[in-house]
Amino acid sequence: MDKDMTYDEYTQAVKTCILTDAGNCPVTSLLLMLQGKWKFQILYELCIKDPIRFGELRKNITGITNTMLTSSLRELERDGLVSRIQYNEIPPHVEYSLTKMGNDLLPIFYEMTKWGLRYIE
Amino acid sequence: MDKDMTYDEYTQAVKTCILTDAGNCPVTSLLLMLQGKWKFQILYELCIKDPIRFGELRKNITGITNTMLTSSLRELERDGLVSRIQYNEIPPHVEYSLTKMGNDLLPIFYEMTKWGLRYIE
DNA sequence: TCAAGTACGCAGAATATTCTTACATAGTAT
DNA sequence: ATACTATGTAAGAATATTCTGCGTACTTGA
Repeated sequence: MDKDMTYDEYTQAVKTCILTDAGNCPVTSLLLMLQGKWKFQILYELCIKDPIRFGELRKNITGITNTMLTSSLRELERDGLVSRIQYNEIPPHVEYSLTKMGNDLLPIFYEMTKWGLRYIE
Repeated sequence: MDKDMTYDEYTQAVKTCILTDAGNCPVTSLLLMLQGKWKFQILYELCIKDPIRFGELRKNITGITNTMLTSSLRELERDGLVSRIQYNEIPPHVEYSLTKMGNDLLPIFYEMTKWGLRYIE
């Protein structure tokens, strides 16, 4: 069904769903959550390996600093996309994973990937 | 077909398509294009009315200034999402519309809307 | 005893983004 | 002459984001 939607139908669906009032627009809210230099890369790493540890994320995402990784993860956690489990073993460590909400972003990323492969480069 | 994809299949599709190399990742490139306080609102107005004039955009998007509207439109144009046609009549005016590339973002916005309606508020 | 690993936190500097305010242009109406 | 319209530009201030470098607390292994 989704597959067969025309652009007019998409336009109609988006128009009727989205509230122009910026504060309550679901798309704007989501874009805000994904804003920031490292957010998507973190979510991507979580798609590849879930759960994943702090140190592994830092190793895989070249260029990110402790500070930015910590604060990005905090924001993703606050927004409900990522969950954090702390293990008070020896040595202590922390595992991050996608919540249901975070996992449900996959269809969006999939559409973005299709678009990107078509138009980028 | 898309409709029946499982999350595992989505994950697989995203994993195999996206290049980890940040510079070439299509999703990262797209997210960069949509970054900025006003980008999505401008695209939204263009979904509702296409073509649309500069002054009308400014009127509909509460709070935006000339400077930000101009620079956002310039960036959207540079990125190939929006096109600009100047009419040298009296008084002169300018019309903006979505390019094919910009229009093809609709399925993404549609998925974002579905996600947003499910999880925001 | 000492370095190394884990998972951070913090303060200040640097950089990027956005906002404010004023001005430009060109014809038309008053 | 002056104001008005539409579509911008420019310069500097304010704000937000990111980076740099250092510190913490704990434990293991050499």
